[in-house]
Amino acid sequence: MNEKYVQNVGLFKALADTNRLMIVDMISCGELCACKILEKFDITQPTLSHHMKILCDCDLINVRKEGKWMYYSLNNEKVQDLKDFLCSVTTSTEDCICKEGGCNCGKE
Amino acid sequence: MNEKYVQNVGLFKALADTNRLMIVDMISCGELCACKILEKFDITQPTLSHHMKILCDCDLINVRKEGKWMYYSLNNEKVQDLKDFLCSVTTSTEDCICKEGGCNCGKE
DNA sequence: ATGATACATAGACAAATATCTATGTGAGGT
DNA sequence: ACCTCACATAGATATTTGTCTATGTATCAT
Repeated sequence: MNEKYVQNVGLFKALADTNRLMIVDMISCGELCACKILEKFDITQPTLSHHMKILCDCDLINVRKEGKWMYYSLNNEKVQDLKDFLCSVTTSTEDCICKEGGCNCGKE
Repeated sequence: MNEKYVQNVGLFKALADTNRLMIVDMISCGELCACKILEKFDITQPTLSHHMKILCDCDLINVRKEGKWMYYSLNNEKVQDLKDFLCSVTTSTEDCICKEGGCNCGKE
């Protein structure tokens, strides 16, 4: 029943870091290779690689290999999924867990 | 320059936990007191208190004290702020950091 | 073949986080 | 006054996370 939370929490975890937020913001303007992203940060290359893996693993960004370079771009479908999920979590819904198990979902 | 990321990352951190996602979902249906929320989880009362503090500290939820009870509700203005920020981060913008410092923001 | 470049992986480590038990606090009821 | 209930705070601990250095792996140029 709480599968949807487990499935989507990874997206929030991915964005719960200042560096990764900045990376997503940069990529949202267009495809970028890792070395171009790295120029903007005071982190080492392995650290950036680690952040990119987190963003890729939750499918928030796409990767494309071209020669020596890895090009990253935003996965807009996944972004929309995240927005939809955020809306569902922040608006009153019929299938909310607060309706389960005889809870009256309010003051008694 | 990266202040907006630092300011807003707390909201994503707050939602980067399955239990807190569920709590927000429950509260989005209406105001709830802590004991009603606790019924739905397999965590101890201090753990719930810890989660509620995180959600309050980033201003995502409101608190109201009534007698012995603490009533929590969603701060819809902050939710909208989060949605707006998410949109700004995931769409191409003129003031994006990728435009700074002579970066051509693309392949060369 | 050799070397350089772009990136990933492995392992270490410090900091942050989620959880617990124990205890404190404040409000009501008797 | 005393007890109970609802919640917060303190401190301990195990896990997760962000970062680093060191090293591996492709790909390209010479």
